[in-house]
Amino acid sequence: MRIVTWNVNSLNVRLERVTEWIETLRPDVLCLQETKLSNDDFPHDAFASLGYESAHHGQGQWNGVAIVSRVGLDDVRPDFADGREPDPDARILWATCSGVRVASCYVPNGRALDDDHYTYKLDWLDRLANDLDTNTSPTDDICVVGDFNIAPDARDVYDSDSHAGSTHVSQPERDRLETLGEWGMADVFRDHHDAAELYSWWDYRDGNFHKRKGMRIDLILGSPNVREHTARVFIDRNARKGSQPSDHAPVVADVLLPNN
DNA sequence: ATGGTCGTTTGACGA
Repeated sequence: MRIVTWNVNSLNVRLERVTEWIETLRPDVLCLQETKLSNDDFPHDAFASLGYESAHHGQGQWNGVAIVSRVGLDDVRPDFADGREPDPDARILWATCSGVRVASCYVPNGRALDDDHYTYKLDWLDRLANDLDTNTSPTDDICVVGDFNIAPDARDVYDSDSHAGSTHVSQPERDRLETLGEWGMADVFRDHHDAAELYSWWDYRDGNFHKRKGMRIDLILGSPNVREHTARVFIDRNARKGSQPSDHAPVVADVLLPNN
């Protein structure tokens, strides 16, 4: 199963690039973030014509997450199921695809360490961990993927010094990733690549992509059995090139489970 | 040192 996460930064603007990319890379499961669409406006037909089912959890204007699959799309569920109030933002969508429980996540940015949005980010990550613990087991086949807005370690940012005191690198949010790891969900990219400066996001401003100034904040977290059967993981930098790219590149994992 | 570019939108704001 080829599973992909891609923050498309407006599916309206990006639809043609996304469908062309699908035809080239032929993912089995494509998780999208920042569709910036209402559910009524989601282009299910465009994906159906390529042979894919799709589910979307959107609110229009901001946020919005989707799962596009050609290997089944069952038990679709938006938001957290943790007994608390609904998340006011459309940031997480679950589905089961060929026996794998998949979550497409758009973790809050946080904005600044002294901003209320940062508190929301940490709480959101706690809710994700609680949702996993309540509704799944580490022995399940699980992929929690998306734009985490967290660079896991120093290799994942272009200039650690300039990021000091900022979101994306702070210890409390990295601790949340660590907690997910202790539960069983770990970054499959680091199972296959040790190198620094392999990024998935580059600011549009100041030619940062061409200067290779980015961050690796788009992650595929796999449960132990998924990690064991992941053959390769790569970031498709080419998708960041050309006209009207998203500021994020897709991250691709090939998970070769015995039964799918 | 500062600000730079996009996408939502037509005035700022979020990233």
